Formats: sequence, structure tokens, C-alpha cells
Amino acid sequence: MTDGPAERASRRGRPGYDLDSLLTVAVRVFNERGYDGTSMEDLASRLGITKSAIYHHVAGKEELLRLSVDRALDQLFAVVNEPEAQRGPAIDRLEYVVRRSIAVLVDELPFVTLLLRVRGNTAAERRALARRREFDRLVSDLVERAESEGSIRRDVDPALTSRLLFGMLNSIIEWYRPRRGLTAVDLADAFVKIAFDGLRSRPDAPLSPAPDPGQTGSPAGA
Amino acid sequence: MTDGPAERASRRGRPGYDLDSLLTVAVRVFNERGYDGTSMEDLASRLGITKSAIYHHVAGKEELLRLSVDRALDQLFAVVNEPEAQRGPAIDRLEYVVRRSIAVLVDELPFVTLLLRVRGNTAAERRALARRREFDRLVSDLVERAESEGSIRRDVDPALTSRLLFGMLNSIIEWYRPRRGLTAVDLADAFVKIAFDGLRSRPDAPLSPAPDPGQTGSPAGA
DNA sequence: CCTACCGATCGGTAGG
DNA sequence: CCTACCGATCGGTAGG
Repeated sequence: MTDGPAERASRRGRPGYDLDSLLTVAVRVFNERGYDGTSMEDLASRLGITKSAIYHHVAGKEELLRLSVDRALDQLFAVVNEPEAQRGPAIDRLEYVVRRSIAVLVDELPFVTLLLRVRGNTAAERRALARRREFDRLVSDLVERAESEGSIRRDVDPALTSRLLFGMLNSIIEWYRPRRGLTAVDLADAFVKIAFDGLRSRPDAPLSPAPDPGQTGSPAGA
Repeated sequence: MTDGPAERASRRGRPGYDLDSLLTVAVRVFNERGYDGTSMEDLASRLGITKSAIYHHVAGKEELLRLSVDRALDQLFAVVNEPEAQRGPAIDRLEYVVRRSIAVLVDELPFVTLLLRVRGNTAAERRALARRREFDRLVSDLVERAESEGSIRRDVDPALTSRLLFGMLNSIIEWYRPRRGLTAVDLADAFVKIAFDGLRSRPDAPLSPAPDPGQTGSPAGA
């Protein structure tokens, strides 16, 4: 009896954008030209509709930004609230959060990209930055706990370790593109190796139980 | 370019900005508001002069960008051309380039920040991106060489290792601020530990790097 | 002839 | 979702 949101749009009224498909296009343009550098006219011409039509869906440019970065933030917060991130040794929880964050980053690449480029010039941007800082603090607490449990090196400050770890993770948005032969799981495997055990080869150290010898996880470069 | 900004200009004509001191202010504003989001009027009011006066020094906004990113790029290329980056084991050369790049990043933080935020919307931006890619290729070659020499782990693709390594390095601009108790050398020391040996504590491995006796790495000068 | 600007205004385009 | 607009501001240039 009650039609779903997509149902309603397709049955009644003109065919056109719903909020989700509009956001998908808007985020792509924001990432190409920068949020500040994108005019509502840019968005309208890319969407194939007029500027005013956009205001049918959202109150303005800032709401487009808010809805977009919240989509990324909601999924990242969901990760740290999953049971695997809440119990067990902190080092395992940290690895879990890292792997799941990479999955979110890959699945929602344009939205996470936009989130990471927010600078804080407007209210919506400052709101996004505040939520980011809250996420960073949760991760930082996890790193600190892992250090006090003795599973993370004690000769580097936990806050610094946390920043470098997620700095490396976030940098993935700069070059990762799907459909280039590197899956999210292969990427996460390689990332965890580099981050947790370093890029140096250590012939004297015992290898982890049967690291798959078949694939090297080559990312088809460029 | 070691003379004080106002020294040279104080002899003839009005006291005012020379190109260097103008760039210092311009880059700061670009980083605050974004390059696209910065108007010439923004720059003028921050400088305390009129818009027209800026055109006395440069041909336009794009030239301000070009001069700024070239300052960062020139120093980064200088690093890979230093003798310590040209001879010896590739792993040592890589560590040297990492330490010196961190020193450049810290010394020229606003200029490197601007460089890393360039997106390619204008000709000057695309030119900067091309030079960045050239630098990245030099580093990537070094990582590949270190892997073929057996000093870097073989179970991760060198191009991927290189991207993660410099992704982590570049992320320093997001949070590092001078005068907060973390010197560039301390930062580089911690960075090299995390990047080369990983964040995991390894009670079974010797504390000091065992495989290569002698030096632990080049102290990067700064 | 130089350096270092000023006050005013150009044709177009921004978000709403 | 469109047409017809607004107040303001954009990057850049004129003569002095």
C-alpha cells in the first residue's frame, strides 16, 4: 500500500533524479573541481537539469556536502561499532578496523574522497571535520590500548603512530581506482603487511602461518 | 634567496612586498580557502594592498600558484639528485630520500601543502601534477631496485609499496605543525621506524636492526 | 627611468 | 521541474 521511495518516483510525476542519484553526480563533480570551485550551474549542466531543479531536492550547496560526507562518516562509525572492533586484543581490533575502513574507502570512494578534502570553510565542512576528529580519536584510543597491551611498539608515540597509520590509509584515495586488477581485499592484505610489519624484508623472522605464495597482489600500476 | 624580504626593497622605491614575501602570504591564503576559493581580492586585503598592486609582481593568479608549487618541487628534486640518493644500497638511498623529503616537507610546509592539494583544473596545476608524477616515478624506481636487491619485502608490489610509503609521508602535512614539541628529525626517526619495520612490536627480533651492521641510516642533515 | 603601488572600472558569472 | 530574474562579486586592466 505504501510505495517505496524509488517506487514513488518512477510511478508518479516525471522520471528524474532521486536524492541518491543526484548525490552520486554531485560528489563526482565536487571531487573534480573542488567543492568551492563547483557552482550550482556546474552541477546543473552535468545533471542535465536547471539550477532551480536542484533546489527541489536540497536546500542548497551545503546540504549536498553534508549529505555526502555523512554517508562516508556513517559507514566509518559503523565499523568501529561492529562487535569485532569492540572485543578481543586491541591489536586484532585495530587490524579489523583498518581492513574494514579500507573496504568502506573502496566501496564509497567518491564520498570518502570528498570527506578527506573538506577544509572547514563553511559550517557543513566544520561539522564534517568535527565528526572526523571523533573517529580519529576512537582509532587513536585503540592504538594506545594496543601499545599498553604490548602488541604495538613502545618507542613511538601512539598518537603519532595512529596519525601515520590512517594517513597512509587515507592516501589510498589519491590513486586507487576500481577495475584495475587490485581488489579491496588484496589491497587490505598488502596494506596490513606494510603497516604492521614494515616494508623491510626480514629473512631472520619467522613467516606468518602460510602466507599465500601464489599471488603477489600486483596492482597493474600507472 | 637568503636576504630578508624587505631588505632589498628598502633601498629604492616604496617599502613593500618583494616576490618572496608576497608568495608566503599568498600560499597561506590558498591553503586556508583553497586555490579556487581564493579571489585576488582575498589576497589583496590580506596583504594590505590593492588587487592591482599584485599584478605588479605577477602576471596573475596562476603564476602565484606556479611559483609556489615550483618552490616545493625544486627542493624535492634536489633531494633525489643529492649524492647520497644516487649511490649505495637502494634501501639506504630510499631511507635517505624519505628523511630528506620529510625535512623539505617540514621546512616548506605551506608550499608542499599547496603542491599536494593541486587537482589539475588549470594549466599551472596540470604542470605541477606532471612534475609530481616524475618525482613519484623516481621514488618508485628506487623501491623496485631495493626489492630486487632483496632488502624490501617481495610479497607486495613495489609500485604499491611506493604509493603507501609516500602516501604516509605526504599525510604529515595534514597535522604537523612546528613549535609543538616534535622536531623534524624526531618525526623522521619515528616515521622510518614505522615505515621500514612496522608498528607491531616484535619481542622475538633484536631491538637494533641486525641484518645490516654499521649505520642505521643517514641523518638527513636538517 | 625606476619601484611600488592607487582608485576606478571593464565584461561576465556566481548562488539563490 | 522551468523561466526570468536579483544583488554581489569574480579575475583582470586602464591611466596616473
